[in-house]
Amino acid sequence: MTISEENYIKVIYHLSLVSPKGVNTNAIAGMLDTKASSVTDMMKKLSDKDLVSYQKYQGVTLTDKGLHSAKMIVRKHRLWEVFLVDKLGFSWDEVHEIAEELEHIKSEQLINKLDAFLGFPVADPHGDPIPDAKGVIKKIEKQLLSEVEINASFHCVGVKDSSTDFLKYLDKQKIALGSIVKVIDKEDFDDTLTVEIDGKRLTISNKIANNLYVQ
Amino acid sequence: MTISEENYIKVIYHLSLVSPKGVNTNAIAGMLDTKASSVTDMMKKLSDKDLVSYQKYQGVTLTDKGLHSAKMIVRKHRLWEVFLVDKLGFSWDEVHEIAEELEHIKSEQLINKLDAFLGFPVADPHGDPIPDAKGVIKKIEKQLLSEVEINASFHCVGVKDSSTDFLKYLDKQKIALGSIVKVIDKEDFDDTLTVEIDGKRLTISNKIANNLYVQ
DNA sequence: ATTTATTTTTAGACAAAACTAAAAATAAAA
DNA sequence: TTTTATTTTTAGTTTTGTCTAAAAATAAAT
Repeated sequence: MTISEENYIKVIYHLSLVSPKGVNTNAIAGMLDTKASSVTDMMKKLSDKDLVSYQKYQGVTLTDKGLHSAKMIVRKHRLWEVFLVDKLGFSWDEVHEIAEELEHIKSEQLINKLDAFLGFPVADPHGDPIPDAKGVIKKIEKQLLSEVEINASFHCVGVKDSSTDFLKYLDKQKIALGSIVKVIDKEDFDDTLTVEIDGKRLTISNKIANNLYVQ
Repeated sequence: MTISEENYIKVIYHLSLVSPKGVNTNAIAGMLDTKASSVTDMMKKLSDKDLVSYQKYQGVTLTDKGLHSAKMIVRKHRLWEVFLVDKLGFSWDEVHEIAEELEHIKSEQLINKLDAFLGFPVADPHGDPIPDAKGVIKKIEKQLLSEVEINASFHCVGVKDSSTDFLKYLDKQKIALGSIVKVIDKEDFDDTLTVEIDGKRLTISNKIANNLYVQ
């Protein structure tokens, strides 16, 4: 599998989670910053390799083989992110790009040894689950902070949006995975929340609350 | 710089150490397992990018820019090898191939953080020196075991040949970097050595002694 | 149920990095 | 110093992954 093929498989995997009936050409092109015609070409190749099932104009889905490949790529990406943050001291907004490269390193032995070295983590620095060596993904129970009842306490377990801007905002507000969040009040008009995070009172917009997972 | 370009630069660097006046096309082709014509094509490209100085039929040398790039690739390769052995528990005969991939990961910040994480090692698992962030290579004093006086003690600091076969032989004989080697006797006829390694008496062919560095 | 708009696919072209086969330059040998 | 052998380069293809522009299929709107 080439790097390009792996990138397509990965993108189809992520899009499948939202549209499991079939991923359309334009969506893939958008994610990969390429043209629809290039996607069509690649779908033929991936179909020949039995990684996707594809019929003209009908969108694509991953085959079992494709799904497994996708999970292994995601596994590598997320394990490398853990390594970068936990061992090398990168911050969580810096690791995605580097992991995009590292995820294409081939050795299976490498990734399993890395997994062990990191202590078999179940989630990456953004709270996303890490598939195990067999591709099994342990589901992480979580709710959006925007959908949680008032006056209860949770801890922060992940982010939905992992853009640099959002992560830097969280850093600025000293919100990290593991932080204790208590919802004090919710404004009816615009759903702005008043919360207490690690003891500190804070006002949070609905957009923020809608991108923060708690448990 | 593409992966292919980096591989050419690296090979030219290694060949330059042996033939500093200019590296010939066929030698490069041999190392990269490609054809001379492909090498010629690439030399033009690298020359346009001011990474090598190249004139038809006269061989190539690295420019300052090319030399620096080469050292950075070697730096990455060797630091990743240290990581694989020291942190992930690979044996020294398993790491070359994986490091061949890892050496092409782009981030400079990554490699400097990795360097710090590993404690700024000066040599890789085979005893080869690791260029620092500026490209400076600390020369490691060493002699071949085959060229050393009798009845003196040394410690093993590196291998000249790092092929799997040789490394596995060393493992079998329990010879590792750091082992204490004392030359007891040398056979005049075929230069076979009788040595004591970490206290154990051993007979070693000239070929072996000729690929083991001591200090 | 047509027409219009959007999406997707085809067809043909291009750049990168490789190849083969033939030509040219250099080196070695007679 | 010619001749022969070797090395290197050129010229022309191939493959991979991309592109543009045009055609075809599907979806949306009148």
